[in-house]
Amino acid sequence: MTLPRVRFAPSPTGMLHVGNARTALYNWLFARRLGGQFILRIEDTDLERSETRYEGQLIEDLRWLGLDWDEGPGVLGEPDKGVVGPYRQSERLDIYARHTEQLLAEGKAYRCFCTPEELEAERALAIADHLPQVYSGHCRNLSHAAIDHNLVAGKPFAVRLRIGTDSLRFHDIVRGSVDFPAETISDPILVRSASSVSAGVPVYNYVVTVDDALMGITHVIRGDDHISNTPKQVAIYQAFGWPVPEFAHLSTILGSDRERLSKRHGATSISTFRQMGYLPEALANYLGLLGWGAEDGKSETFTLEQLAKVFSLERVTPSPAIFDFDKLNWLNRHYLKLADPERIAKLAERQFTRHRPDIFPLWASDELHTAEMQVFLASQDPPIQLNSLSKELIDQRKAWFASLLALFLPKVDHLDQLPAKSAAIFGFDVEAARVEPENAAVLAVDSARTVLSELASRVRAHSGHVTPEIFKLWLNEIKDATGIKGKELFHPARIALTGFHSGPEFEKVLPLIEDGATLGLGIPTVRERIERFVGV
RNA sequence: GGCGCUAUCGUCUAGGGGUUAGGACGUGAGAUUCUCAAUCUUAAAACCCGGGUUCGAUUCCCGGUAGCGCUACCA
Repeated sequence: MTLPRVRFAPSPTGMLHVGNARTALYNWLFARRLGGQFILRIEDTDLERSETRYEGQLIEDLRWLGLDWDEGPGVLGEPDKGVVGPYRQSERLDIYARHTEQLLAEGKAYRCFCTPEELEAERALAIADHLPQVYSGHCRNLSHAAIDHNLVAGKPFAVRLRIGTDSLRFHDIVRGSVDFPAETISDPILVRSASSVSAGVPVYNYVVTVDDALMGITHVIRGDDHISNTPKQVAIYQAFGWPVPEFAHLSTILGSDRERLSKRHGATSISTFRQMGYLPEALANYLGLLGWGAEDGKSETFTLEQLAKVFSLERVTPSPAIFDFDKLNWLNRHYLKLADPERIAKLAERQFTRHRPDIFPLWASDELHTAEMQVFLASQDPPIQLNSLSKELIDQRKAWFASLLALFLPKVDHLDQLPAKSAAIFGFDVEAARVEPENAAVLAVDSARTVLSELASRVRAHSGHVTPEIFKLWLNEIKDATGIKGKELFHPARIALTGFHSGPEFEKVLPLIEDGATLGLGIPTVRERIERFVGV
């Protein structure tokens, strides 16, 4: 048996969407599982909508997800890999033209001189009669004389495939046998007429078939919006006498309202998830699970490598799936825990730099030297300089940042939530803290007032630095002196210290604040916080 | 209008002619902690409807309904 060859064939008309990313992933997994080849082909025949900049983005997104391909366009400047190229449809126009000539010469295709108006009228009639919309076959058997006459007269024509009268059936790995009655399909257009904007450009259903056949694709794995196109494509394979591949149509990904997943449901493009601080392994795992289940019915966490060992198209679900952000978040938290802390630190630093450019960067890590980041830093007002710090200070800041992450990472679904979640350290805002309803409720209690005034008098009486040890000592003294303990003691104290009534333990937060304050990050000290809050 | 695809907890799914219909996310409760997060324990939660086949259907068949897709000289 020959090894399978599959392809992912996106059109570069926008960002890579999670639905397409899943299609790419399943193609890749199928090929890797069976030791076959995975090919990337760019479908840019829609010249009006295609943009080359999207091709680069596409390639970047696929690589970020962890996918690679054996044939197709390479990274910038690299030539295409593979020998059945070119891998951009816009570079294959002569190939299609040659095949059209062949079909015409063999009488398997013919010129159709019908005008759009005539066809529209036919269609209207069919709908009125509750009949399938099919082409009447008006130009199917024109005499040579009539054809020549039209040609000489310069009448524009499209090229249509002459198909048989049998019903068309194909096998789908996900859905079984799918068939279409003969009377519902008619001679499809292969090449657009000169009267259309894209004169002489072959249509999608035609080029995709020619490409798949010439590239030796054995399994066509794609979205289920192509099911209805498949019979036309099968007819084209048959006209050329090419072997018909296996098909596998993947169901649509829907939003929570069961509508097709779109921007209004939240993030949908791979690059957006990346920016939000999702890990590629989490997204790949989630997409792998969306429409596919492991054989044991239980396993859920897979690396790409693990998935590539167990994936099979037979276990792909045919029904549409709703994209569940909660489950993605769970997987992301899972991988955040497993990931190398240094890697997470770099990613987290980028998020802080984006959201808190007043404080970050803490150090000039390699991550911040990307072109994208440079543009961002330079665009800030005032522009941010990547300062050259002493190695000692950099190491101290790195260690401090690591302990910050240890404290706040368990609280986030994705990395871009980190700046907001760690506001206890970076965002000490007395007014906001007082006004926040739950805080206000805590502070309104008499015992809370007592705690704050006790704290205030101790700060006044103490002239030096308020170390974590001293602060904890104070809390104990206040407890002993007033009998206030538990949350009545801790909550007001925490508000005064961090602006939040709940959060990590004092044992962890206090050193973080004090150490951070000494690293030149503009973080107020324990003393400054209390003074500001109680108005000393 | 025509044609096609789909239908198990709220969601992703396992299963399959007789099962306590399994797992996960989410949700509720409890443990832990001053609190939040994390963690652990635990609970509630599903076979779209109607016929048929069968001793027996959630499972097989037919129909309905609903959702989605295609219905272009878009991709």
